[in-house]
Amino acid sequence: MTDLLKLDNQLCHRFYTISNALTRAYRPLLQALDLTYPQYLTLLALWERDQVSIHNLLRKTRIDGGAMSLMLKKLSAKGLLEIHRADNDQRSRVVVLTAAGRALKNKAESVPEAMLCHLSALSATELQQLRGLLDKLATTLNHD
Amino acid sequence: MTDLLKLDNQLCHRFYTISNALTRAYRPLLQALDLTYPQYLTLLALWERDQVSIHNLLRKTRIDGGAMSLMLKKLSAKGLLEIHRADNDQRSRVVVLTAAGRALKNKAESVPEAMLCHLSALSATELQQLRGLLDKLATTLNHD
DNA sequence: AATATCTAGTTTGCATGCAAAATAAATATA
DNA sequence: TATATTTATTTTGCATGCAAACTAGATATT
Repeated sequence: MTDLLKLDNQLCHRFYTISNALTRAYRPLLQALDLTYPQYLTLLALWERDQVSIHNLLRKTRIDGGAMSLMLKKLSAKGLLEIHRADNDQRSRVVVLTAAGRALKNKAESVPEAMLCHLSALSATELQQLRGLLDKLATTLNHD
Repeated sequence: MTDLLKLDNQLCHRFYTISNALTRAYRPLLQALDLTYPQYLTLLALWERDQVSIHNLLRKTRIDGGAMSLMLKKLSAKGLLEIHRADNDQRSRVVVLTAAGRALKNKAESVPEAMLCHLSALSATELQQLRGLLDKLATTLNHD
């Protein structure tokens, strides 16, 4: 039988390695926007749909709640967004982009393209295929 | 054209999500061994080949150097390994498992199996396919 | 041989990820 | 209605990941 404890046989180690490498690859690109990767994820979500509750932002981005809490304060301090109480539910808070936050989207347009070069090892078909497999895996995994 | 800034279109976000979910899934399993995931990775490498330099351990596991430095001290303090100077190169240090460190391998045998259930969304063929795509991606990405 | 350069590890500061505890507000239940 | 439970968010403590600065030993260059 194959040795399940062999590091090179571990699928999870590949995810660990690749995920870290991707975040590392983002860094220089996002530095131009003065954003970290999780901050970028949060803005992606907000550019797509503004005025979202923190709860929904967490569901969408899958960022850690504690980290998100601090991060939103920083983004707010930088003037990219504001945090308001929800009208209907006093526990819930709604995140709203400022004009500066919305404007940053333009500078971000180039980021996904620039990242594509790091994925050039795979053809368009393979990327498609990979995406399908990842999504399938995620459904089971993200159920927690 | 597809919106490249849409979160759901981001391959990198999938890696971020899945990688975190996998590490989270490991936690309860590794708790029985009193190990974190990076510590587990390090031991996997050592169970496979003992008496490795820290440098090679870093290359093999792709763990952060700073984190590894602290981690090895902890594992050493727990009596799982020892850190010696290399004979030929006084800068280099060699990591050697203790009897306790080697013995822990037995308890770890069940971990990979237990993790498989989290991957049950994919068939054996699909897992094979996924592994191929990840390896292909890693070659470009890990060149740094 | 003396100086410059490279290499292996460590340390430091900052930003998470994660779990658990703590708050506060909304719901459900008795 | 009073109490228990659930839900949204924050706070806290610990372990990394990452980059940059630092130390010490090994190599290369002049």
